[in-house]
Amino acid sequence: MHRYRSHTCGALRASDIGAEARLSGWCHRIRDHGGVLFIDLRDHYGMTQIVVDPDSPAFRDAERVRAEWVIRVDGTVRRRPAGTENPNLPTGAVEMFVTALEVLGEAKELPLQVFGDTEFPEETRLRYRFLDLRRERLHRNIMTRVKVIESMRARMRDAGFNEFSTPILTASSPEGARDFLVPSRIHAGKFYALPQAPQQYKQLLMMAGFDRYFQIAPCFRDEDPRADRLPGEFYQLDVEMSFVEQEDVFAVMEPVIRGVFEEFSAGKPVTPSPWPRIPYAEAMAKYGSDKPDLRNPIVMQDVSEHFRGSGFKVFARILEEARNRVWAIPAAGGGSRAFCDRMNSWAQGEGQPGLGYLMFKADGEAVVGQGPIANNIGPERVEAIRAQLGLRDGDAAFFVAGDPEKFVKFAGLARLKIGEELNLTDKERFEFAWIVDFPMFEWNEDEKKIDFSHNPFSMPQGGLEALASQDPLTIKAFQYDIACNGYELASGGIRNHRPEAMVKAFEIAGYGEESVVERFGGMYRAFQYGAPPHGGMAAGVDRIVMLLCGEANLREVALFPMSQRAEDILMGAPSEATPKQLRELHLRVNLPEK
RNA sequence: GCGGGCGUAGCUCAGUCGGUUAGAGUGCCGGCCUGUCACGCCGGAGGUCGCGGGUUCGAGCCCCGUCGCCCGCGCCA
Repeated sequence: MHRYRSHTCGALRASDIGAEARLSGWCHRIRDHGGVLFIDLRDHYGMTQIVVDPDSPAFRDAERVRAEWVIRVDGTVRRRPAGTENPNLPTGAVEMFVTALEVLGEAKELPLQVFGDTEFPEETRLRYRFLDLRRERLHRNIMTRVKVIESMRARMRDAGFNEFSTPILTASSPEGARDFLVPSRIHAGKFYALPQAPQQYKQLLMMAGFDRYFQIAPCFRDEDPRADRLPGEFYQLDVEMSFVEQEDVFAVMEPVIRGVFEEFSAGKPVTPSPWPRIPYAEAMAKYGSDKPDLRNPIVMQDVSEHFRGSGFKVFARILEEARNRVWAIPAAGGGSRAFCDRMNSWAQGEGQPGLGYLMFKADGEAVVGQGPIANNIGPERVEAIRAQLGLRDGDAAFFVAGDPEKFVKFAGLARLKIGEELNLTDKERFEFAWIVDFPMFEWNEDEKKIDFSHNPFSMPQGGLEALASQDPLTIKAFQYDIACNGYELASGGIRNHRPEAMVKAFEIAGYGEESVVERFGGMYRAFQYGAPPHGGMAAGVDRIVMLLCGEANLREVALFPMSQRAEDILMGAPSEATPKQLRELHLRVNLPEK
């Protein structure tokens, strides 16, 4: 017989009754009745109830064991007495009567219980991550992650893609997030950087003629985390392909992402293909976000004209400024004083002056407006707004006014809040859309200059000609995202493979050709020697798994995540370097004064 | 960097208006218990109330500072 086990703890069934078996695992739960003693023995595969009584030679040993000890037991598989079967366990028809028990690993008193679903503080969970990972929920999440990644790989391979590994030690890139730097021993004073993404490498693979690349790629960014942004490192399903236009990328990636979600969504509906294509400008106008949560049915509308020159002086005055607007957030079922007041004080809590509103009530045949704004603008304008928004008795509309660029973020937040509060948002589904036509450039108010708004390597729509002739701030890029339930799940673009266009684009953003050569020398050189048109995208693996596991925090789907302050509490990273290490790296530590 | 929340037994938490010896559940230890599966019953141990300072006759509670964890903002092409 095998030294440790003949079966796993999830294997035994009624068909094994009478067999001699050997199991190894953790003592999940122990119930000592004095005369008879039950241990739920757990491993990765499941749980089996083992029984010891005073007739067993193992009885004395069994009385010693405690929660989370690792033991090996030998015994006979037998049918549980009638009425004591456990239908909640796959092994619940049987139990093992133990004749020998060996302790393989004792456990101290636990800082974190494996059994049950008590909540534990994040710090304890991270310090004892190996215990937390034994717990059912995290263990299950991690296995879902493993399977999701397997499924992604299989789907990409089936679509004709090859997985390549790209370097982890690479050059610092000037654009984008802060890099993690690795000092060079051989080159005094010089540094490698960990890749924020394999962006340049995957484009180089296209120039190298490999055509269809993908990778479950580790990415490193030294930025502060959020619940949906892991500190330090995360994974992307990174994809690039040659001789393609935007639609070709969509045609490949939509089935992959949709397929993964359908496979792991546990029955929650997934947007069927084709997914909606929403231009960036439309997403901002309707949803106040470039990653709209489309489970929320609220669509905002511009109602500026109804307030222009009206008796509601606050808005009328705002609208005298040409770029200013008034947007309406329709709120079906929100037409109660209590709700509108609550939203108003919520808005104030968000640092806003307030949130104007109209309530609609039936008055005989007609539906009339109520509230301070209704009194100020008069029944005709109220009716025009009601008709435009299609609202009815018992509904409300909220208004945000000012420069859309400044209020759009708050408007989007208010839309989400209203949808949430009024229960309009159906949580039990995955709503996808492609967000397309991102602007190529944006105005940087602080530095009074034009910046790239997303990826500087994206192809501007209209190409070199548009760059040469058009107002840069009106140029769109072949740049797109996948939005799902309010998260940005993927981002990509058709790349700018024309060196002239690339130089021109950088020139608009204030960088000369020398600086392109200096910053992106390798890629710029590659563009000179026959660059194929190409494009691709990258999907956030961690976020996808988080959504599929129904979690609201990425740490619930990562094996050994770092804390908010980017520390690995379990391993003790980061840590100080020894003087010898520093010497070899030609470094001297210069700590900030305290 | 900024704002908010939290910090009391191994763990989850309660702790009144500032007042005597800081409690409960769970876990742990001991005893009893032959069909439990969140087993049950009895008993016991276990506390730098995050840390430092202050106010007060008296501080877990009030004030100031500080540290840690989390959430958000900035940041993240």
